[in-house]
Amino acid sequence: MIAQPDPLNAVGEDADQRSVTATDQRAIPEATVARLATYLRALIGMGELGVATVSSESLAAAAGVNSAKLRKDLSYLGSYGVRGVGYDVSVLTEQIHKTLGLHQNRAVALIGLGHLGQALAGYAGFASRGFRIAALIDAHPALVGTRLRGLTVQHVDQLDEVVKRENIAIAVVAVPASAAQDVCDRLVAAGVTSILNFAPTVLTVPPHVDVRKVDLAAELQILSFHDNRKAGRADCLPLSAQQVGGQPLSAESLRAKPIRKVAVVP
Amino acid sequence: MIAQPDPLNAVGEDADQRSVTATDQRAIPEATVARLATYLRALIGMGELGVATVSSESLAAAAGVNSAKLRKDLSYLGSYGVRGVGYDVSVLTEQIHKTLGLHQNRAVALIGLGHLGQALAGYAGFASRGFRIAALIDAHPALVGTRLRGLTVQHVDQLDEVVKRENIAIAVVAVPASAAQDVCDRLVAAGVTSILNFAPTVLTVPPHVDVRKVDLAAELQILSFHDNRKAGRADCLPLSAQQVGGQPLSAESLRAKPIRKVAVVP
DNA sequence: GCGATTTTGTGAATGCCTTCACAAGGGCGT
DNA sequence: ACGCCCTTGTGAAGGCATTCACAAAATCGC
Repeated sequence: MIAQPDPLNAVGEDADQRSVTATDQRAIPEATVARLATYLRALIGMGELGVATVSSESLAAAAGVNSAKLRKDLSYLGSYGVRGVGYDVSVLTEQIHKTLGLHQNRAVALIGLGHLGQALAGYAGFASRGFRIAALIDAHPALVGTRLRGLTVQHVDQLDEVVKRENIAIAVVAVPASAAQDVCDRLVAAGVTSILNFAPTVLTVPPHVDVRKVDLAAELQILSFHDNRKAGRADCLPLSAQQVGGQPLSAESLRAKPIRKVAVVP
Repeated sequence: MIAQPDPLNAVGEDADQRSVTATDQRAIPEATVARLATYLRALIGMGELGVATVSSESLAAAAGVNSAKLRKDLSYLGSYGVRGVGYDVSVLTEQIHKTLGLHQNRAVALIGLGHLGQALAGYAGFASRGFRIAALIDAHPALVGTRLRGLTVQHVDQLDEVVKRENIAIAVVAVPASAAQDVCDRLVAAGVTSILNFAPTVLTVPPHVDVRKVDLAAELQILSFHDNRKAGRADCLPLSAQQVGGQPLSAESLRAKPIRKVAVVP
């Protein structure tokens, strides 16, 4: 298994208001938070199997990490283990659940009901893991008004209204790349503070909004890189001074076709 | 935007054969590889817009990273910039393309054609970014034999044969969690060396195989955590000594219901 | 009771990644 | 031809994250 540190779009500019929280019982590192979800899933599985207590060794194996890391991760939540015994599955499950803020069954909006959007709408994993899809939104007239999974598809123009009515803080964006920034802006304007983006584009948001990106093609490309290396191919050598493009790369061409900067909203 | 270091299933056990490659022109860090895909997309977009040259500053903005990081990342590929000018878009595009091993239009197998699998099958981003879906595989009798996107769906029993015939090194697993490990084992046996896993489960593979995981619910849970913190809720306090489960957590209960370890194939 | 055994929780060490800051390089105007 | 200005490429510093290794805690057997 590969390392997967995945800073696909890691901006890292603002991981600092970490210490100004109500419950500041030692700030939890980003890397740990990302793994808590995995631990939670493993714990729930064990709970269903009737396992009452689990050692860091077993849980780590189930989650695919090493046990020292797991113990350190859990230590950020407090001391929930018993030395010589292990962790109580139900207590730990509950604690991670709370830490992740899942005890309030959060309402989520799903924007974009193309193939991927429809697949996400039907994904049972959301419901079973603490999230309730509370709104389906699309721009396509043929879709608006149809019912899907017990919800009526709303037009994107009603986004603001729907988000406020349902008190939605988290949105999933599954629209084409060309529409993503616009949808994102509307979401932010409506008060959404967390966005999961499936569109292959970089979203620009104000600092109080979190964006996580899932880029399917990028994941494959990362695998491709490692596969390539494993195969030991020698055809990815540097080009040296060998001319590839047309004209010989001068600052003149830079002025002629000015670089279009992607807007960075502050 | 949030940091997203995403070690969802980071094992990190085996990120070491990094230096034993044919083209060992300075090993490229994992974190850099993960960003190259983003740079590539931005570059392709610029190329289509007719931009010929781009500075690290502009490209960094388009990719959502800071410019020092971008320059350091690109420096691992070699020296493709011109001081005082910037990078030639087409040269750099080509170089990243090669580095990621995308010049050979890799064949990919897609296993599992439920909602998500069908969405992935139709995802244009794969084709346009260097991958060709060469096989569709499912276990459901009603699906096997049907045609989808120009391909006939094969039964999972033919997996080995198909993978070998099409010379497939990369597979996308979109089957239910309960079937994922079995499918994974078959893929590995057939010679697949890279797996992109959408099933919410930890896959155990031999060391020469890379697995990357996309866990949709986990992504939402991470967002939920941050959202929770932003909201400053105080209801995720530690439990202290407060009893939650049934009996008072003794080693006796551990022996009574022995912990089921998840098999770790070496 | 008490020592053997198990397993947690955590300081310390190590390594990776990011960020800073600036020297070196290259074109451009005059 | 020369000096100015811009931008790259990269040592060095700093910050996180992972791993190590062990003391502390708790149970169990006798």
